[in-house]
Amino acid sequence: MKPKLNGTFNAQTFLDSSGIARKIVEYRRSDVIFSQGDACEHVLYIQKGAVKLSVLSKAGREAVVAMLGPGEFFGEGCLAGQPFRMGSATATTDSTILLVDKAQMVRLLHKQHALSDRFIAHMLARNIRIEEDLIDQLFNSSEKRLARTLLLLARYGKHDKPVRAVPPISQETLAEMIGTTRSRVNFFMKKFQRLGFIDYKNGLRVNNSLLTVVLHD
Amino acid sequence: MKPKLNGTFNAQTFLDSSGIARKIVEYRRSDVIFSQGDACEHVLYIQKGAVKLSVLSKAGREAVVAMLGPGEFFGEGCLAGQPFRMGSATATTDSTILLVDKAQMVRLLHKQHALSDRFIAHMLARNIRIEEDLIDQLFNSSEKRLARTLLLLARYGKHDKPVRAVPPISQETLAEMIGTTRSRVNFFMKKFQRLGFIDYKNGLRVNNSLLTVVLHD
DNA sequence: GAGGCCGTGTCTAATATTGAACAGCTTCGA
DNA sequence: TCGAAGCTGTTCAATATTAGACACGGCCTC
Repeated sequence: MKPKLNGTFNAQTFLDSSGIARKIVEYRRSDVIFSQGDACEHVLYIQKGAVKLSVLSKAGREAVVAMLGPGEFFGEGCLAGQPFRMGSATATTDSTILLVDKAQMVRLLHKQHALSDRFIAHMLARNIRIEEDLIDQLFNSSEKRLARTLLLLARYGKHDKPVRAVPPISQETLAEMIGTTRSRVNFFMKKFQRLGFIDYKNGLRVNNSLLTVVLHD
Repeated sequence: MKPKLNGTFNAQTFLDSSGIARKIVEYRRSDVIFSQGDACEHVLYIQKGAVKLSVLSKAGREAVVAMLGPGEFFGEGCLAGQPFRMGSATATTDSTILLVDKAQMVRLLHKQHALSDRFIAHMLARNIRIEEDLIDQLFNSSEKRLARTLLLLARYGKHDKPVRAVPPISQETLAEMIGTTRSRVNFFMKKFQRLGFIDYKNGLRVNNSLLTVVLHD
């Protein structure tokens, strides 16, 4: 059997086969899963739903670090020895979350090849994504960052329809994702609207032509 | 024996014990190790020296994504299926770099617990660092980002001397690390100098008091 | 149907940041 | 020893961005 670092994987697999202590918790939309400053005791896994990871600055501003979906881990920081949560996790839709005890997780990662392969794949993917976000911040104006974020939200590249529907998201949240102010987001949303790149009367739709904003030198 | 995800680890260990195909290469200061766009064929490991990871924008601007030291992996993107290098790696001092063939690395990660534990620890650490960089970008002004970067360069927290010497680094490179222009960096460097937070006549020294810039408000 | 809450549209005066120029200094190699 | 290259100091006008304010409309609950 050839080892693989990516490919499909069912969380149930490693859990059922190992008699591991596990907890499955259901959350409703906008429930807080953990808060910045909480003790780090579990690694979490999204079975169903969607989760927003955010951080609060000393000044009280919020920044959104990631939006995650089914099959993704979060809260892995504790494996690296972080005693407290560095940010908060919130369910953005009704979600089913799996909690794995930290020490348990370390043992499993050491013993279960399937799990450690899968976990490494997850870390690699997350790394690449965060690095892209960082590069985006380093290079691009808030206008391009907004365009890129909208395209990603519309799962650019996953379908080939030219126009994609985006799950509801406020301008405030968009501002927190790209690190700017709501007035700036509003300014560009209107501009994109005017140019026909997006349409956000009755739900947000993103047109492929928005790509020109990101790509244009 | 208890599994560990962090702690010391010698790259030689897993290499010698596995008859793996390996290549050890010496680089001189400012040699290019790989370039953006190259084929992704190896995972690299720093035995000795220091490496800068950078990315070139379409507009020709450069951004520095990370500065790495001994014991760190880089170029792991290929494990996640990236066919080409997304950025470039440059030796910033004379360095000894270990090249491990990609397929070989996948096999090893699957079979060698010591290596996969170590690799996961590396990915967790890198993830945390990049996430912190991203949060820094989202929250802070370039003044605070510069202050934080200088403190990190001076290995803040590793020693307890109040004043630390920093390896030589140009204002240009600093600008590329925090995503701003050289004139901005120069402006703040002078300000920090004037306020006694740093001293960069004859090599750069960073005073702990620079922390006040990061922490204030 | 009266509030309250939430999200959007709009505006403005401060600020922060860019981009580009030019001069002086040091280092380094031929 | 000369010149080139690289780094820093300095300036400035043009832009981009912020941080607040206020109005408006929809939606929900009581």
